[in-house]
Amino acid sequence: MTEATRTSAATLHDVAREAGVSLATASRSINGSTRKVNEELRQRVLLAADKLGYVANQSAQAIAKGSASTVALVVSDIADPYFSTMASGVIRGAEEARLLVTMAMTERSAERELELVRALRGGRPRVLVLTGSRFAGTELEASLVKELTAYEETGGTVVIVSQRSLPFDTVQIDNLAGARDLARALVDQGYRRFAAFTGVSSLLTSSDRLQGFRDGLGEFGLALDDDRVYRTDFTRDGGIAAVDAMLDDGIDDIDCVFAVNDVMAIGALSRLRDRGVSVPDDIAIAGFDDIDTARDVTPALTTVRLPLADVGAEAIHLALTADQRTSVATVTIGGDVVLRASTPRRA
Amino acid sequence: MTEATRTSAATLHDVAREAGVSLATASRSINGSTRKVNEELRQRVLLAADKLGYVANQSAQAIAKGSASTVALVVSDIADPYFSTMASGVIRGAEEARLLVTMAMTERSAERELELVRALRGGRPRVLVLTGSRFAGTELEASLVKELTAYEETGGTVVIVSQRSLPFDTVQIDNLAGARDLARALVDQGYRRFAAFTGVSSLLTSSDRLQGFRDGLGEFGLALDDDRVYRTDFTRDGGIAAVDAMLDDGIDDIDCVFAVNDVMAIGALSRLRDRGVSVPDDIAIAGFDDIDTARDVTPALTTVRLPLADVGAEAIHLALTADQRTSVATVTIGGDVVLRASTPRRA
DNA sequence: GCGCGCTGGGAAAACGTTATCCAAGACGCT
DNA sequence: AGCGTCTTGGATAACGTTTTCCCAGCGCGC
Repeated sequence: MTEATRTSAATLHDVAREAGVSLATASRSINGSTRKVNEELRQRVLLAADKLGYVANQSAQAIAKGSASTVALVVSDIADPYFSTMASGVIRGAEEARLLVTMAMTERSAERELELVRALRGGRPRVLVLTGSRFAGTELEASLVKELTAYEETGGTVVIVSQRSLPFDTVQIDNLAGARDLARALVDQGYRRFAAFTGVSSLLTSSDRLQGFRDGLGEFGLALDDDRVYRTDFTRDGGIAAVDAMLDDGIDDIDCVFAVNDVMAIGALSRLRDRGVSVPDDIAIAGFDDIDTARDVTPALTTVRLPLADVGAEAIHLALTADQRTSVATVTIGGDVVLRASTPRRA
Repeated sequence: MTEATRTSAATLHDVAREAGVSLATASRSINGSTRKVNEELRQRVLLAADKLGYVANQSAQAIAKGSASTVALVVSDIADPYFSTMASGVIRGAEEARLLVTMAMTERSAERELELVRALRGGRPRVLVLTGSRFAGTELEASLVKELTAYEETGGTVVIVSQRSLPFDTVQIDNLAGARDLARALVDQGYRRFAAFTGVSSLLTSSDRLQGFRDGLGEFGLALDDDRVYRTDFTRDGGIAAVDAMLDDGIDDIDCVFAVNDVMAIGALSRLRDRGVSVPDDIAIAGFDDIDTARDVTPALTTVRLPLADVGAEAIHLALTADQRTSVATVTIGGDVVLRASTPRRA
């Protein structure tokens, strides 16, 4: 841009020369090290750096040190509040450890996820956080695990959010318990006949929540009819599609819908209104996650509150304490049922 | 994790040795170059790379090439849908150019913004995208501009989103026209007496929208009383605080509120409901941005639709075509008024 | 049959750091 | 005085790539 002189950035060399010291001393002064350096020299170096507008080249540092001061983060879709809230926690956590975050989006494709892990590996990040993984049980699982294992063998730490039984550090969201508690609460509110909106089965988040919900109903001798489980996308549009499918089947025998996440629930809410079905008079609805929007829609959405930002921060914390352990760790984070107007007590 | 053998990652050297060729040939085969390489050798190299699970070290490439294949993105808060939607566009745009995105959050602090730009500069990114900047008119402006200029002199490209009159490429959101159009539309709907919720004045996005709104009202001989401009945070909580302040003043002389962005409007909506004020019966409300949630709240929010993901993608596109120009460029993206139930036609 | 341009492989020099040595001086002890 | 032992600055060798040379082989025109 502009036809300005394209000089190259000041290097540590320049700083050292300017300050009249050696490269080593300059490096030690600026980045600190175990070695002490004479205070006067140090000041000279700092001054020179400031004067030249020197900023250390992170790539060079990374290559000299063997790994970058970086966290790689994989999300399905950063525009989805579930991931953006989690990402904000990851970024905050990384920042505390003076790590920068590089982010990639899978757009909800397992193939893409594999590609991205490979690509991100190239950055030699200290930590690799995987969220929204959807390879479980697919034929890609082996390749992904191989890739991740190879990465860890080179000194990095993998943290997976909400995907159990993989030999990596895991921040487990207690989807089973959360959904079970929600089912209990809904039954307690007087609901008996349920439908569910869910995503593809390779998404453990989705299938776990469904399972937990079934477990909860089971405690009361209730069941979720397979015909009443609508399997669509894990998105707002998925919720819309599910409503359409459900209305085709009729809702006379349904008094409450469980959508496995809030964005689906909110899409459903909107679609139900458009199609003239009143929530909660004609049918109640509950979601999962407690994204910000959940309390802003009308009726406000009953859901399971998840501290998503904390989940992100915890992922980083877990990774950064990995070297103090000898085996993988799992942190489980639970959610709390939040009853709101979308599921009032039933007469 | 696990006490596995911590080997170091396969290097190009290893690949070359495995394939029985020189380093140069291996590099040329894998990364392509202007030079041709014998097809058989090339296959050997590719095979070896695959066998060893080789992934090029990006830091090494960056340092050899002089700059990283990276886009640095600064946002105020990734959990805010305004930024997360824009970020998704940036990531998508970057991806098309095979660039990875590293992201940092200012948490809405101008000081932090300056620090982050410095830090990000260290990564020698090809492009530096600044969104949500709030240094305009502050004493930090000069330092920031200096930093950015220095960055561009080393070959990078700065793109600023929605901050005019700075000597860098800019994706301008036409906040003035959008707000003016909104004002016209609201007057056309029958509203006459307005209040506004806005952010701090160093946020141009905020002050421009207010100004545009004023301009629009002016065309009808209407004005926005200074006492009725509530200056709070650019967030959901800001909207809540503004409602409280406004209600203290009374709303008998107000028939419509303009919140300079949707998240404030939605916070306000929620607070108004809590305080027993009916929207739109007692007071109408309009926002700006058209974030996803705007259509999901009740009443659905009148707003100005901005193609935020496109804005992000355009920022990258602009940066990547910078070398074909000799001077800075500005792309202006406009918004369309979307009338919804929060501002019905007034009797 | 001989120079000459072209092709494509390999050696080696960057790139900007950090870390490992080495040397020289200061200091304490006998 | 002689001799270890610290301390601290400076050379220099990594780190993993790309890229610039150099050079050998080969086809080709005269």
